[in-house]
Amino acid sequence: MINIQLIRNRQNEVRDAMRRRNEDVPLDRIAELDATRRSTIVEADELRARRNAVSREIGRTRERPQELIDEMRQVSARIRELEESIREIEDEVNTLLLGIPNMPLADVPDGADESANIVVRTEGETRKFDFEPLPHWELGERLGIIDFQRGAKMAGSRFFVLKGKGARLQRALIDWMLDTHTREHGYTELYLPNIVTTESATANSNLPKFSDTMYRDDEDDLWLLPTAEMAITNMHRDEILPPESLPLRYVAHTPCFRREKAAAGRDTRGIKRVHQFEKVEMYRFVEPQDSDDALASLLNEAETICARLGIQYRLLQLCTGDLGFQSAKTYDIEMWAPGCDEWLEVSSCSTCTDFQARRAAIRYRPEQGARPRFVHTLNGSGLALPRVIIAILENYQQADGSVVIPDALRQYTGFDVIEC
RNA sequence: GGAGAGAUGGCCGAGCGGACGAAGGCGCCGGUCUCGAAAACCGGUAUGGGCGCAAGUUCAUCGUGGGUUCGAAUCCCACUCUCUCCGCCA
Repeated sequence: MINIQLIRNRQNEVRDAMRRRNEDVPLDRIAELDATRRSTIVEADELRARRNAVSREIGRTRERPQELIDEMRQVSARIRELEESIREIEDEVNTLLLGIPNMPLADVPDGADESANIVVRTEGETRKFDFEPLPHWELGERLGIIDFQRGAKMAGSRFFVLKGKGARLQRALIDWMLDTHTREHGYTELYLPNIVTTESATANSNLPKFSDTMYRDDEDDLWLLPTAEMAITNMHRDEILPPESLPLRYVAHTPCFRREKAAAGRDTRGIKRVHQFEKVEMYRFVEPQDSDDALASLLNEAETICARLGIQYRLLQLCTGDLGFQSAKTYDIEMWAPGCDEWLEVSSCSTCTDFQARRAAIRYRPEQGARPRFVHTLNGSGLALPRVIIAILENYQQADGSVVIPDALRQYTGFDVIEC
């Protein structure tokens, strides 16, 4: 959530930031409501102060002056009215505020959509083949490790089954990534609820705006995670973290569920865009002055995984128009997939500044006795599984259709090659 | 799913409807004492909103939301969560 004081005091900056994002937001309406809210509060507070004083006085003396009691009855009724209208105003302000995305940081390039994203650099060599490399859906079916038909039979389109060494490869990747982040990068592993409350989803910013992208349980009003981020943000919701407790680093493997309605008809083949996939997610809670460095090192940790797999990847900085709702700055990592002949997004690393912290009321105390401040939150995939599997299959395929397992993974898979 | 108990400040814990957020204890911070430390003693120690340049002032908050009342942590209703026992169960 954006700080309403920015709208109150630096509205032009906000307006400018929203223009860069291509967002049309009702700043005037919010400012107007905010002013009304404040003057109503003044009136209500004055009446309450009077009521408190009179009631105290009535309590002190033993008399029960009827005129005063009658007057206070009126005052209380008026206070109730004012409270009601304050509540209505705050509801509306809140609704509007919840629909405003985060402000992009100054160094985020302007641009209307993904075509304006910037390729920061490309790492590793493009693998050369002396045969025509196959797309993973063909490799997967031939090798008997990906079963699209039966996935669809069970759950409909965009679901799949991994079988045998395919399933094992996925499990190996998850273990290896978690081990790397916990042992080498200082993260604490979490096992999380995969379904969370409306409140949690709102704190992360998935609600109210993106309800149609998620699966939900109507009966209990719960939402399936589209990403572990949605749960982890709530680890410290409504908390004031004591001095010295930051930074906090968490990593978790969870399934991710996405309805992908907006992408209907796109990427229908293979496992690039599916309704359920596994992901290892890194997350940090940091002090505001540390968030830039934290983003850089988060990115570095995600890159480490790519590099050790020996697969060519590139780093993209997202332009303002392509930023996620809660993000102030985002880098994507894409792996090259020679079979389907495209770059695949395997990670997205973002700083959300104090945007989620404000929604979730996550604060920290800089030092003993100091006033609480909002933390900064950052998240990054490390990495998203099915696309890494695609990249491995397509990059490590051989002329005979078999697939070699990257060195880094072999002690986790227990085999060196997947063959027919 | 059934029966019962409970939810108060960082923690423990008290609170006949009127003693400003709330006794007391612990913890924490500052001070006195000491060569230093401990003990002892003294003082301080919530969060958010409004107004104010500020000092400050005012309002709200005792699980959440309503209600009764001049006045509610205290009474009433609903909900949520926790704990205990029973049942079921990976």
